[in-house]
Amino acid sequence: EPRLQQEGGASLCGAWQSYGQRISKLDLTAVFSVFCLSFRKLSGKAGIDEVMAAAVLTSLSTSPLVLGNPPGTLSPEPSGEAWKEGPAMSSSYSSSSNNSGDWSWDPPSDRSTPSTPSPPLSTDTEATHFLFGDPIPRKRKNSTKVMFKCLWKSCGKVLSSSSGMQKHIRTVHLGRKADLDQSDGEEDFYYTELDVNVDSLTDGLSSLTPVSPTSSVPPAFPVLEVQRTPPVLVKPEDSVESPLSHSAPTSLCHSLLPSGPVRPPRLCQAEGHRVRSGACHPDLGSQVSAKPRGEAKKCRKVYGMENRDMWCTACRWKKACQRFVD
DNA sequence: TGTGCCGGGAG
DNA sequence: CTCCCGGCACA
Repeated sequence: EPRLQQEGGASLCGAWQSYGQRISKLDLTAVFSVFCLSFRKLSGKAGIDEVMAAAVLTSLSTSPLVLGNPPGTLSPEPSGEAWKEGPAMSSSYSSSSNNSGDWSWDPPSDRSTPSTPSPPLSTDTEATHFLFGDPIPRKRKNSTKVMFKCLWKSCGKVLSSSSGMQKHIRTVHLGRKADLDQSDGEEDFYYTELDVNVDSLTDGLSSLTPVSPTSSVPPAFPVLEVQRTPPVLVKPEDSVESPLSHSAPTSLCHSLLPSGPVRPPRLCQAEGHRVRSGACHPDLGSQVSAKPRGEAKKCRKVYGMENRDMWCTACRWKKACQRFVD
């Protein structure tokens, strides 16, 4: 049903935007909002586009945070390779590599220069609108009203507009002047979007509603609260946070193309991870005794395959070399 | 893609 | 035991 999907799309837009509104110009949520727009166009048509949209939806909905169970009604099948690695990814997922180059979008290398919108987004006016202030000016189909709830610890203020919420956060929590120009582009606005009508709660997609505020959205909060940072901008990844919290939704683990093929967001393993350093798992201290495998040349390399009889027996048996120990 | 070697199997 | 190899981690 196209209509259902469209609503699902809207709901997903909301879901993603609520992942802690990090208003940074290159933020992924912003990118996603662009995607939402194109998705809406897509889902307006019939046939393959709908299937595409369904697949896309499914991909998005299986984002690590959002959900426990992907909606079974939307089959991921058409996009084929997107979920090839589905079952396996739960046990071992090396987060650092993109296995098929074409879709990874450039990491925000120029976060420090927020003055100009980045090229891929520059044409979409609505996207820029989102970037600089109002996350959801778009009209919603049904009768749900959108409210914005502040996620700062022990605040929970609910306002009806995102700009109001941003102002609230800026003044109350960040200690800024209300009328000051906000455009240093690196503020962290943690608030969530609430759909105040139960309308959409009944359909399955409601399970996609983001995560309870306390669980994951503002990972760096306690820190911010404690060290009482002055108006200096503190990005979550800059602060001293627990390693696990690094798998937070807005960290570098997701990526989406604004207009290209949509892949499932990259996952960060929160559990069952292998002990390997990766983008999402800094290093769990020093309890991991990762043996780096010393760089000494062993029999095989020294004598070569052709002189195998010169190898030490261990090397011949493919065991740890005894002649050239580390 | 090559190297080092663990785990396990055959005899 | 000795001898060998599949397969994985890593560079």
